[in-house]
Amino acid sequence: MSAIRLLVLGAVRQHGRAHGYQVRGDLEYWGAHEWSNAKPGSIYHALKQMAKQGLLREHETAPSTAGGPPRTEYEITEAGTEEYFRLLREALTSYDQKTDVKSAAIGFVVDLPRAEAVSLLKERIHGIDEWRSAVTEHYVPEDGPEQLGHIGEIMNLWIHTADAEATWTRGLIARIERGAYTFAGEGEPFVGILAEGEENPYATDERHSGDAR
Amino acid sequence: MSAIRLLVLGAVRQHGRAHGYQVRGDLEYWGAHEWSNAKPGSIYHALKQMAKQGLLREHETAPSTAGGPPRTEYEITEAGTEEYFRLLREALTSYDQKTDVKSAAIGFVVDLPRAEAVSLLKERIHGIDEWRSAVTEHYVPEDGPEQLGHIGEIMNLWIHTADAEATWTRGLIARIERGAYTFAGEGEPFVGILAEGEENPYATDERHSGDAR
DNA sequence: CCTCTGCTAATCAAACTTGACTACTCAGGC
DNA sequence: GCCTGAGTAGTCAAGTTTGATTAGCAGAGG
Repeated sequence: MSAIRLLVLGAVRQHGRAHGYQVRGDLEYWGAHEWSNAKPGSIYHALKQMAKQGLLREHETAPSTAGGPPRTEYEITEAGTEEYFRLLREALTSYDQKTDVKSAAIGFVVDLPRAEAVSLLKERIHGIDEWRSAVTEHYVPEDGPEQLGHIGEIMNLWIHTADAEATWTRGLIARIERGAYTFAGEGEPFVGILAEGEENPYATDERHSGDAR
Repeated sequence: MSAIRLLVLGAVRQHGRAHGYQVRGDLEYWGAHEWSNAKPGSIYHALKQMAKQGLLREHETAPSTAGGPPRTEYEITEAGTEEYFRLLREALTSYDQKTDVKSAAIGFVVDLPRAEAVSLLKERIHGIDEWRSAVTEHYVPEDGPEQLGHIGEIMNLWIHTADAEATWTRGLIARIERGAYTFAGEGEPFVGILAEGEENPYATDERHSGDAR
């Protein structure tokens, strides 16, 4: 699974109603074009495709207010919202070492209730552990790792990466449990840029108040 | 860049001459179908495409020895070899957090001379360092990281991942410098599975003798 | 001796991704 | 008044990826 659907659904949902260029700008603001395949072509394709599949509702709109061709606006449907949360939960839960999906999921994690976020992340840890022991047990041949030669370095890399990610995930869980960030149902959601006078988001036991961009 | 071209070129090169099914089997043996897009369709497509581009030479061959449709054999050309080493060097040098390309590159690293491998990996470390400071300096707004809210966690993840990779890369460099594995021009290359009685490949100062699979 | 299963080897349509390109408008300079 | 450059909004062809499907032959079992 690529990250594009999650990103586009999430962006449209945050706006309530958005046209392609808006989504594109949003994702650029996120830096998503650098760490995922959220390039213009893919974004427009995803919008059309998901509209065809009933995840988005299409609104033909006036020939644009400020130059350029007429634009189409999109709105997320019931089915789209379901799909969005399905993708989000899956991205948070499953360990598949795709950086783009993972990053996108973190960007949207606050759309879930705090308790669920924690529990999904714990499931993720569990998945990493399982994957780790599957690799060490199954991929190391009975006769010891020396059978593998330099190929063993690939496994070594995987294990190293998995361990690093587990560590990071544990840290994130701890920060969330200590009250960092604003989750679903906890007041003004955080979108984009915060107002002045906020605490370090990595510090413990704090609260954010956001302002809609 | 996806890993498929590097994988396919490398596999064909190791065989001297190979048909698609053989390449497919090789990559499956590597586990590449699990950590990259080396699925049948992509492999056959890559073979045809690279043949069209002159990186591979196509040989129409007899209707197969053991069932199935007639098969086409491929052989790497001069241009293909150049492209192979270009891809390999690039994959080793540049930090782009694509696990598949990186894994593939490690699998083929011994096709380079030992000294070059070390120097490319050092360049990689350098790239990671640069990327790291670009992120910390450029992506943290002037007014401090608290501006970012939970979005800061994405950066946090990146930094964490980059650090883990730098650590792993330094370890690999150290092992190679201590004499691990058999590199280009150092005798029988390692391919696939080793003969009995070998040392731990992670141990220092040892030598492998391989046997062609 | 006939059918079923599994292996060999590959193809194909549908979906997705990429990078280049189109087309339109407005503000400001000449 | 007209031209240029920057920004807006999106399309398109070429290439890539995916998952399903095709098709031939061998050996096992009935």
